[in-house]
Amino acid sequence: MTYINRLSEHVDKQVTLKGWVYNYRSSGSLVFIEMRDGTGITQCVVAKDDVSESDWEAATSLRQESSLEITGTVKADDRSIGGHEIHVSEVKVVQIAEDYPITPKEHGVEFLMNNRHLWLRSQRQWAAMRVRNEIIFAIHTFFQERNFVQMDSPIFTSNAAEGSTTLFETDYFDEKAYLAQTGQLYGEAMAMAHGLIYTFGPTFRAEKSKTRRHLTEFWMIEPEMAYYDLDMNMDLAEDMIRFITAKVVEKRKNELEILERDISKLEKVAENPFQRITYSEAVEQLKSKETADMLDQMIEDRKQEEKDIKQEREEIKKEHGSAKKWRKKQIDQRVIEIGQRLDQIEEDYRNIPQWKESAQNFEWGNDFGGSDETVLMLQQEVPLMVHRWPAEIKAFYMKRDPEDERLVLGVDVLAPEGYGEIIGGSQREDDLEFLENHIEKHDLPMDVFGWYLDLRRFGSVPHSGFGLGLERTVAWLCGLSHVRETIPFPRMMGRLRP
RNA sequence: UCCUCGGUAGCUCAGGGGCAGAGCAAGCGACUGUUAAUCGCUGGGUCGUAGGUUCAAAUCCUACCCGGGGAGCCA
Repeated sequence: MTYINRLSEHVDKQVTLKGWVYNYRSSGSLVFIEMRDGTGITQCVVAKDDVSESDWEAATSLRQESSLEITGTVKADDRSIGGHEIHVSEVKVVQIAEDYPITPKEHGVEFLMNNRHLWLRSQRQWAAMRVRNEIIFAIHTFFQERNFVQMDSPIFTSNAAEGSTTLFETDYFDEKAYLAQTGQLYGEAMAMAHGLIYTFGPTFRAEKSKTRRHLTEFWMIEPEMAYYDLDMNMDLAEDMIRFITAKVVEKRKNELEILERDISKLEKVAENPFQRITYSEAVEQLKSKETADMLDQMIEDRKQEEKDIKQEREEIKKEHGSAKKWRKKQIDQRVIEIGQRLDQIEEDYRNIPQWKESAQNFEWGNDFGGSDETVLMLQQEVPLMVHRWPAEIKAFYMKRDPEDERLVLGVDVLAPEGYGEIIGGSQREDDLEFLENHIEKHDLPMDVFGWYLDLRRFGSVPHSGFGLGLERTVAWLCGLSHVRETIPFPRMMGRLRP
């Protein structure tokens, strides 16, 4: 058996492929089978004269997603996807598929999500899962090469780590238990045993969020490092993101092309240092005249674009009456695209003034909203690291900035192109008394943090760590508009099946 | 929880008081180079659910259910 991604090693030789029918066309005494086998897609050509009568019957009985084995000769052919095609000599049907619901046509999100178990076979989904795998492998490679030890934190926990988010509650032998929203506190304990560790596992948030950036179950990577301060933490986060970006570009070009990802944007990330600004500098930037002018300019740009595409639409509509059938289809498609873009522009007209207002009136001490993040990232081509945040809006375990009591040594990493926060991290508070006071101040139950405070009783050291959201990273690197396409079976509000 | 848009054939959608429609998919047929193939024919409907207004409701009104996008929260 040969795999499709190895066909170039078998040109002009006979091979046997095992897989599924991705698409099917017939033309009298020719049958064209686009066959997929998990490694790729290739076109198989069955000519009536080249196969036995029973094989010809088998070939003409095929339907989308039928499973089959094909034997034939590999020919280099530029007309065919992948640059090769198979001239078939034998066709063996494994199973004739029933009516396959996902046709090579457009479908709505709800329908595709209901058929997620089948949707995973489609090209773009296939490519995204391969990139996800590459990212996972790159993360392990990055940490393992630096002598980090991978460790698993518990999924059942007795408390909310930060107290703020809503958690999934379960019954744990008549005791309340919660699905972990982070493994961080446990990671700190393990770092005190091994120095450098990282966790890689699922986390759960019961927030009723319905946005393109949220799942109720998602995978998080949380390194924790003894004797690391905030700067070392930021260096590590930056090195890691640039490393995985470089690996994905190097090893998954084909998949990125299927996803129509602009690879040059990823190359910039891999090659350039990230900008680091403090929270206070970010606030100044938001309130600046430059930002206001930039947003005004955006409105002007939208107006011009609106004029241009409306004119284009008028022109192609005129052409429609006398156009050939294929051109009519093309025009219909373009008209739909223009309509969607105009809707987006309408939304921008409503949003941009609000963004401007939010940015101009931003008050030091507040957390950034979604629009503030968007505005901050408008002119960024690589991730932006925002550090030294007001203590009020951050978790109790973050270490105070010795140079400014109002601040904690936390850092958020924002991805470009509107993907938002992909990393949140900090240097951790290592003083026992300070932590005890803050647990009290945050109204958190002291008894469940007893073991955590022990870490400050027995050889407390400066240490730092961060959490990377895997799905947001996959969405960003793949250029996907929604995290639901970055994980095989997304769990989100109202979605438990399949 | 709130704001906003939507639910019509298997799928994507049009129809917005007066006969339930199109394209694709499915079935049958034609075609020796197709690329979402093309061409001809055929079958296919609880117009999200319940109630109301009307001579007449997919269309108007009310409530509810489901979904998309967003706010809050965050990775």
